[in-house]
Amino acid sequence: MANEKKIDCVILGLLSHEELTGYEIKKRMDTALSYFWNASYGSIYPALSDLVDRGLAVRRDGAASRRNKLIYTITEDGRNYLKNWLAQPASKDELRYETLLKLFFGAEQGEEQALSHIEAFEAKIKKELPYLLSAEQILKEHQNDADAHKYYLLTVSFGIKTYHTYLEWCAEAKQLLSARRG
Amino acid sequence: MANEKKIDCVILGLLSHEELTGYEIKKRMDTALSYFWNASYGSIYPALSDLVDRGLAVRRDGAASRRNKLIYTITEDGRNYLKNWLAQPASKDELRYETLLKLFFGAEQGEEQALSHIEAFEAKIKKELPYLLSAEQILKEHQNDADAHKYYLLTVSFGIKTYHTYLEWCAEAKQLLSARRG
DNA sequence: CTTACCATGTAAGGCGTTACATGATTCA
DNA sequence: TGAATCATGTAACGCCTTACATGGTAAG
Repeated sequence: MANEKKIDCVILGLLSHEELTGYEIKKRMDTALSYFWNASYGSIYPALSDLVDRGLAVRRDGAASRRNKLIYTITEDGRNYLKNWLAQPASKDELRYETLLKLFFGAEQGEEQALSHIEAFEAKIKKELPYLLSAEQILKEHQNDADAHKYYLLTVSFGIKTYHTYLEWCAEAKQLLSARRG
Repeated sequence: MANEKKIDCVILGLLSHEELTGYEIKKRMDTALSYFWNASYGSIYPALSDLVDRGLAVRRDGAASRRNKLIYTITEDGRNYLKNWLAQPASKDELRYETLLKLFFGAEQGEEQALSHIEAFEAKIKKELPYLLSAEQILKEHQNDADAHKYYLLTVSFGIKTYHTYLEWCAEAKQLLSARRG
């Protein structure tokens, strides 16, 4: 009761908006959720079967074509399960940045390498930021279409704000390291 | 060769500064590294034995007392292994915030609950921030004592900057949700 | 004398990824 | 006709946490 598996909750959360296939669930994760949550097919498909076994979702055949397509819908029990999980306080917010780890041990490697870790990090952020910005744009335009958009926007804003801060930090860090050289 | 286990690298990184016991390694993680990296005894102790088996660290008995105390020192092979890992680009920076996940599905729960998730997150950040600030203070005072301090300071600054941004976001998010009420 | 901290370790199990395996459909 | 994308699933394995199990030492 107390220890809901996160993967179940994420899937039910997505199904609470719309019925989806496993493939579509993966796509949602790779776009809307990827900033703060990820999952692979190897965890999604088994979780879906499990949700059906437990009566939290139902599976039906999307047999419009010969193509093998299974559509999942949340049940009332599923909705209750989700609501119960949402009512509990968030248990774990964790950040695991290998970049910071390598930087922490920078004395062992020297400034050149430390700089290149920062630059790689900066490049990655600069590459991802436009996706968040365009999501924000779209969400702001369709702000009143659905209540869910408001919450989606909140998480996107979180990402944009922190990414901007990351870039500021990169600039400062590079300066601090470069200043000591030569 | 390519896939170094992170736990090994973190331990070797800590041992590259000073010789330590498993218990002390855990303490370092819980303080200096906890913002971006964590590990439990259940992974630290087996990893230490493994490092010794592979000749990357040596264990000796800190037999000053009857107390059971094992001190680990990095070897030259260990240093090379660490350097090799540090030379490779960081492979994964990941953020997994359950708070954002619950917020994303906020439409299912309503504004009251969404607000309380934000408030809990805000409280947690406000509680942790002073530790980072005091670490920054100490590091700035001892800036020239050791080269390693500079890199430690860099990671602490990262934490402080992002935490400030989180708090800004909390204020905005609360406003956005509260404004719609009543 | 008891609480808190120092100190080490194991066993079971959870959670997840990667790689593999298969095949349909669509579009250029 | 070949590439990209849609679509589902399994098996092996990696990595880690939690809970357990044990005991020493210091300070009030």
